[in-house]
Amino acid sequence: MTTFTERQKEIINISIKLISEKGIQQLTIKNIAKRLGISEPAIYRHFENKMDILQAILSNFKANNEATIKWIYSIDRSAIEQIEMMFLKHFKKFTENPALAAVIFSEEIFQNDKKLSNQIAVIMRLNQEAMLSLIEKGQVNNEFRKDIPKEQLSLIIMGALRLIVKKWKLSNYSFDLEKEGADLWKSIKILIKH
Amino acid sequence: MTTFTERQKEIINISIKLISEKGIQQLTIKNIAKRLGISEPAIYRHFENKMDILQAILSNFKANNEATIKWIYSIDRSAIEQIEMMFLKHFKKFTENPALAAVIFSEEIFQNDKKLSNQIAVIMRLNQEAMLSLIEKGQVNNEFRKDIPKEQLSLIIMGALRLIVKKWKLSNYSFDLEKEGADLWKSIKILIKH
DNA sequence: TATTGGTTAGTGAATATTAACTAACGTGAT
DNA sequence: ATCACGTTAGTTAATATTCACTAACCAATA
Repeated sequence: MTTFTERQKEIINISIKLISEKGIQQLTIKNIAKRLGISEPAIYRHFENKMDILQAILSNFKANNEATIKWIYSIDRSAIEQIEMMFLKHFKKFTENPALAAVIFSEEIFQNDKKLSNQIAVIMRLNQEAMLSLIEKGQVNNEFRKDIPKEQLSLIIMGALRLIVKKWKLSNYSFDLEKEGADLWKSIKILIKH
Repeated sequence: MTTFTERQKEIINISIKLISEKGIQQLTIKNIAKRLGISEPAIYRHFENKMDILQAILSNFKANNEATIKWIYSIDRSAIEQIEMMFLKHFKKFTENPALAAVIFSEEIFQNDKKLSNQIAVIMRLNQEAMLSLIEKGQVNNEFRKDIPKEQLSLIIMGALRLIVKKWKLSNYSFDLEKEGADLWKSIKILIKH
């Protein structure tokens, strides 16, 4: 697990913000430097090249993700409560850092480069597997209905999560994601419960 | 409603393909020209500038979308059958033109410019409204369960549709979208039926 | 005194776009 | 039938701008 200096973290966060605000096309060394109030070459004191910054964004995502998954597994609760915690934690994280919401579900941003898109694929697979195992647990425990395959339940749950976050972003964060997200989760719970 | 010349349609389709394959960053006049086997300046015989090409992609989407919505409304069937038709039509369209799938749900691509992102917002709203009115009809008719607000049902249905398409794309179109999509719809139907 | 993190001033390559020109074609008047 | 004239769709060459990145230098600090 890579650790980053304070400056590197600043660069990563500003990069995420830039992508979130204006898209990947506006993520330039110039714009990062301008936001930080330093010169362009100064950026290269902290990252070897631009690709390294994108890599850092992704490895940050990944570490964060893995930590969340581990934390959820570590808690001895019913599957339904575990998924709920995952949901709410996501909404909380996005509310604290809205820019994250715009980037984390936009896999296309990293399509440009093989290395990056492979990392995206890994992150997605980890999430998918975690969700599938939680759903399976729920089905075995008789918490969840069993007439629908876990793959499809996962698609439905994750799809709704993603879409509400995207709408929140497209609405310029104009509603309370934590509240609306919690309501959405209540409805999903009704649908998937046994 | 704008109509396009053959050459313009070629440019639009190639642009969609380029975005789909390599992301918006590789959508350059040079790349479009290369694919078409003509010179870069020749592109400007058909579109005033690059932005106009992106506009054309969106107005194409929009026209297509509106046509689909009208077609669905025109058919005198139950709400559930209408949504089903919408679902299946989407999957069919994407199977015929996979590149479309990569662009149509990637609103971030058009984030760069105010005009484009406004158009995206309009398209999303139209779709949303159509879906909501179909769901409302279904709830009034007692086809759908009424214990979940239509806004959330819409989120769940559209979210699942979007996510399966995205997965299909990220998997390099490696499964049969029409088949998997139809299966997914069957499951959703079970969940939302009264 | 060596390292860290910044600066200014540059590089070459890529970008969208424009300028100037041309070949091929269609049409209406002679 | 032929010529004059305009249009369409292309070309090559050049433009200004932006891009990621580098070299050389400087000041504070450990």
